[in-house]
Amino acid sequence: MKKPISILQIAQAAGVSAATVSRVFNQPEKVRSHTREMILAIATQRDYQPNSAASTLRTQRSKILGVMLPTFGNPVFAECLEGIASQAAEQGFGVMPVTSDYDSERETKAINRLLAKGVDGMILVVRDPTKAPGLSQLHQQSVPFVLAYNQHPKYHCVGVDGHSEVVSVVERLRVLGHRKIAMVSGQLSASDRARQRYQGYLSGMQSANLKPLALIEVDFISSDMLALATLLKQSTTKRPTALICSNDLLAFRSLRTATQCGLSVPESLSVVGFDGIKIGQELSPMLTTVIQPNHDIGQWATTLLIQSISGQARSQKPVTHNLVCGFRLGETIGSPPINRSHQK
Amino acid sequence: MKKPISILQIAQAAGVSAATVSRVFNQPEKVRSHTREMILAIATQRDYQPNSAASTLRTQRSKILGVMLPTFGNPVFAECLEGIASQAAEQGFGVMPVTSDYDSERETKAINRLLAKGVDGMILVVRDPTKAPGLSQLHQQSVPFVLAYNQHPKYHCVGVDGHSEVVSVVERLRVLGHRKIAMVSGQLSASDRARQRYQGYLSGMQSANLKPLALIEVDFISSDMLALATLLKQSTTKRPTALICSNDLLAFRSLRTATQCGLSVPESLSVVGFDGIKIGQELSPMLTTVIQPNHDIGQWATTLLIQSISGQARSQKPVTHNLVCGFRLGETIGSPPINRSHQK
DNA sequence: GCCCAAAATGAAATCGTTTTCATTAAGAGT
DNA sequence: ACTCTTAATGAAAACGATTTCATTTTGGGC
Repeated sequence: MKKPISILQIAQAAGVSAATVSRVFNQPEKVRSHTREMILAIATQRDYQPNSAASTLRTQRSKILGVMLPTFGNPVFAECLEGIASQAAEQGFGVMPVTSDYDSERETKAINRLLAKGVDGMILVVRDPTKAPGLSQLHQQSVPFVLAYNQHPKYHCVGVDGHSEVVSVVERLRVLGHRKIAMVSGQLSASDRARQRYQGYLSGMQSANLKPLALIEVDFISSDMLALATLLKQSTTKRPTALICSNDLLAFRSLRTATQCGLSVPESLSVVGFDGIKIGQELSPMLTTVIQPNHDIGQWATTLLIQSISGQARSQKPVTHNLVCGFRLGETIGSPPINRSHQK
Repeated sequence: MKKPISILQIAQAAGVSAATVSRVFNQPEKVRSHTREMILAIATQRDYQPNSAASTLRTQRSKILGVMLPTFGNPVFAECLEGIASQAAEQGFGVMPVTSDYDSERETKAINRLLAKGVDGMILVVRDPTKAPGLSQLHQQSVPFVLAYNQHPKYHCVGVDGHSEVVSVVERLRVLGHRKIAMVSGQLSASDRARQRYQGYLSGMQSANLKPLALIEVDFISSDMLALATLLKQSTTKRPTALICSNDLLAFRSLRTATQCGLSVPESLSVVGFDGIKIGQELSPMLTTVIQPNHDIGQWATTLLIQSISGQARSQKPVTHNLVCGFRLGETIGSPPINRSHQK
């Protein structure tokens, strides 16, 4: 690692003081255009880069945003991170991401690691914003942060309204003729998003005048789809004709389970996902799903965070930003099968 | 952002000098256990965190690794990033990732952004290591870096031997009875990985005494699978009975194209992917594919990089580390269909 | 109790910027 | 040409740790 050039050398070469060189980069309007261009020329010629550590030390701003996500493996978060990174770069910030793997303890540690690295603020996706001890700690130390995909009245949030999105999915299915619509979800205790979507299912069923079926809760980490399989093996009259899955990964697993149970999709069973991960549209049948604007969520969260850092936030009050979802009318939903026993 | 405590306050509170406090954190063996514990107690009690900017400025080490990937959206790189991040965290490093979107120009810019942020070294996945101008620049400035998934004799590399992996895929297909095996790839010019895999295909076909078929090159960005579709619509005698896809995403698209052409997999057509992304095993049919150890690639690259940074590298000579791949015997390959015209 | 080598500690310089405050230069008005 | 206001510049003090070198302590051996 060769030692780079310092501001003094530039100053010397230009016959000015370090202060002036500094101003050229930070408040260019404060230095006469003539000298400015000359300094700039010298700086580019010797490709001078201001030392970020020194700058950080002096200004107490690292221009680095911490990001904590459950995992990069889920395309939802990967896309979100891409939105964050691009928006951050746009504004001269770097991004330092860490993963929590959906584990509360690791969340706390991860937050501390970010803090130790001196980030200016952070974007977080937590397991449960009401329980995460890290959040109130951040709040007390008045470290700016924004929650993504989470909901909490006291903190800045960017996400989607999972509740109403699921309500309209129920409505779509009802219009197709479905009556027995079930929901498949990971453990509700594991995420407030899952709870929100489930609530949406309940409301949706209620306002459609349908009786909600028991939640099919599967262990998200292991691929245990047993509960679903046994349900699907029941007779046509008893099993649901449509499944709303709390996320796309579950939807894929449900599709596979259905196939293994000998049910064809969408003829015998309709399946809807939630997330809209890209790969879903490359498959056959193409997954029908609610498309979350992950990239935009990342961008918004970043913008909000940077505002919050630079104190430009109009209000000190927490802002909640719910972006609208899209809908991919794939190939996994259709009219419910005609009930043979009923037909007889 | 409340102002955190400094080393002096700790020193003062403990009745020692700043130097001693510093030593407690950096060379604990150099301070008497009695004072050390007392200082440690005070430090934890007031939860003191050494200011990283100051430390970086003094030591000229940021303990941050830059990472440049084509995109986070491809699970291959997302998994790799996870490996990098976990290994880095393990050793007290942070990670700063950026994406290049497979664009040479953006690669150069991204590298410069990382440099400006003062990373200690970087892990890179580039489009073409022989052409990337950024690499020689890094080399000249003697910034430590490691290439991942790329191959280059003069630089540190961590990846897989795509060539021999594809050779054995060909062999597997041959054993199943396939003779007409084709390769589907993105533009060869776009990545040395694709070229390596294609070379593997050619060698594999040659040593299996089979005539290689023309490469089916599709535009990776747009979903244009037209070339493949026309090919598959030909008569059984003319079309290939097996496809080796240069990556899993292409394999998914190929599967869909096959379905749309009315071919069932694996009865009428076998398909093999390359990458082993997780979602492939959740689908029906489960994708048969070569599994790259993405997580390990990330970990190795990180370890190598950190060694290189701390000058512990035994040799200055570039190291190339090819990890072995796994194989997922999914549900997309089988014996080739019996040629009806031949049967007659 | 005393001496001495070794271990523990401290004082002060340093890393490279930014920024305040004082100073000097530049224009504008008469 | 001469103020006077305003703009441009510079000198020097932070920012908070690390590290060298000098200094003080410690403790073992006699």
